[in-house]
Amino acid sequence: MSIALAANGNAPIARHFAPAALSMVPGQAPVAAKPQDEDLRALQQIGTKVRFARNTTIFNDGDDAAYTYKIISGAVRLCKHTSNGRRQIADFLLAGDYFGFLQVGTYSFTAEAVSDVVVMAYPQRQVEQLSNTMPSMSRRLLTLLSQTLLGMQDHLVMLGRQAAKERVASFLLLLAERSDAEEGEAFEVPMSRQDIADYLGLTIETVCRALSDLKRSKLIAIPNVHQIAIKDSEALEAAADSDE
Amino acid sequence: MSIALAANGNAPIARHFAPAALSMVPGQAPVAAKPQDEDLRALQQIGTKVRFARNTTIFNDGDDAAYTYKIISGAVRLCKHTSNGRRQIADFLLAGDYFGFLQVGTYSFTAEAVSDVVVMAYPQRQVEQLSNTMPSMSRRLLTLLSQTLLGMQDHLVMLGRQAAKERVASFLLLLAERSDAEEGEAFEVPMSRQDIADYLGLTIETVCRALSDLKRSKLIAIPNVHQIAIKDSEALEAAADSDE
DNA sequence: CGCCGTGTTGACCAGTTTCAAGATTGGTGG
DNA sequence: CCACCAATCTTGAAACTGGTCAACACGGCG
Repeated sequence: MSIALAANGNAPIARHFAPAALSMVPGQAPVAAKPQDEDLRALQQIGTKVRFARNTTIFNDGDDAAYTYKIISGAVRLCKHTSNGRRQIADFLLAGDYFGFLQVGTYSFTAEAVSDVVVMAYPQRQVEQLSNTMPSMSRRLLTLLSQTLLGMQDHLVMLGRQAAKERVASFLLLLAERSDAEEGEAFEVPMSRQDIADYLGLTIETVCRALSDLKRSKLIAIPNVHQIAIKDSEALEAAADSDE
Repeated sequence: MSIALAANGNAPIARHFAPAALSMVPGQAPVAAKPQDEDLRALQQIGTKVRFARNTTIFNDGDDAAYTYKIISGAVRLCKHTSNGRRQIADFLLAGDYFGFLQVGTYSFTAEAVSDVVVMAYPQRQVEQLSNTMPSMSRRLLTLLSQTLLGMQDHLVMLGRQAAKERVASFLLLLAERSDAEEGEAFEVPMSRQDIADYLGLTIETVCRALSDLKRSKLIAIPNVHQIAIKDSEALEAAADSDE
């Protein structure tokens, strides 16, 4: 099990919110069960399907890390709650994403259902077992973790060095890429404005205003609160990273 | 090699800037070469000592990830540089810290010497080799990576949800803990004000003002630019996380 | 139909940045 | 050893971004 480098054996994985899809990359040839997928099928065996209602807690920061999860449908947020009641969302996970893996002892963040959610829960003990016996599995976990790191670094830059409008624009681009929606095609925005604000380190009002601005300048369309379409990705990318 | 959970075999490691010390925890019994240290001695074998002058680049974002590094002396910063010339420092590393490990293919950030630095460079290939044959090594790497994740989450909260003065106070507490300086005892601050600003997502002036404020209210003393002493850690902790 | 949670907009205010001017520090050469 | 220079740090004042407070709109749902 390659711990370090090694030219990322598998197909390049698009950068999502942190934990990249461990599952097969969507849009890939649908030939079932390639050799390197045996680990995924093994995982499949040990999982249990569980559902969580919107806004319920899946696990808490500090809980004993008993399971690794994979999202079947719905969306999840990973939050840090501070002593004085502030909240920072570290990541949003969508269908196909894994979370709670590789936690040493206890979870270091709270996981909550953004919408009604169906997940597979894999007992940590058995995931560990698998990774011990299957090089492909441990390699996958490492790659996954690396992707998480990459995503968090980008998130840091967003929070540390981008203006409000830039953050919102970047966020929309991430979501759009993630939903592989075409330019002009609306994609789902399952999280509330408050969730977005807490992900971007802003207030809900600032998020609203930024969205209104982008709409007013015809870069996006907002058919309804939980759906957005990018009308001019060129210009939106510029807005996400304005040179001045 | 336990990939996931497993009650963190070793002594609890204080939370530093991200990559926690992989080396022996300072303050632990100095009995040489315990069984679980064989991996460290193995690492020792394959390393080369290298020095970098202040403000020189150790490796660049996007470079082929050829080495894992351990700092012998000095300090290092890990930076993301954005297209429009902004800079965000993701982490500071001090003596004993490792960096550049577990990078998949290429480095995802730039590493620069904050001060004159001496590092051990371990060829990635051989680290991988070691982790393949030594369970204790791969466990160590995983723990290290987990600590990095924890540190980044705290960093996210700082950037997303703390006011300028709180960030500076938190930063000083991190540094102080890291240097295990007693209350009132001055510790080294090897990085420039600009570096601190880029770590905290602030401007250099704001960092200066926050420091001046803290000094004026007698929470800290600043014997000189690269040394600070905490005079009232109680109050400083309050300032780092004010309830209002 | 009216209520409640959520989203949007406006007016005002506070915290941070920006711009600009000194103050310190460290290094170099006389 | 001292004077000078450059780099870094500190402080002040003004401008601006984003936050706060408050009112209103919208969209389910009982």
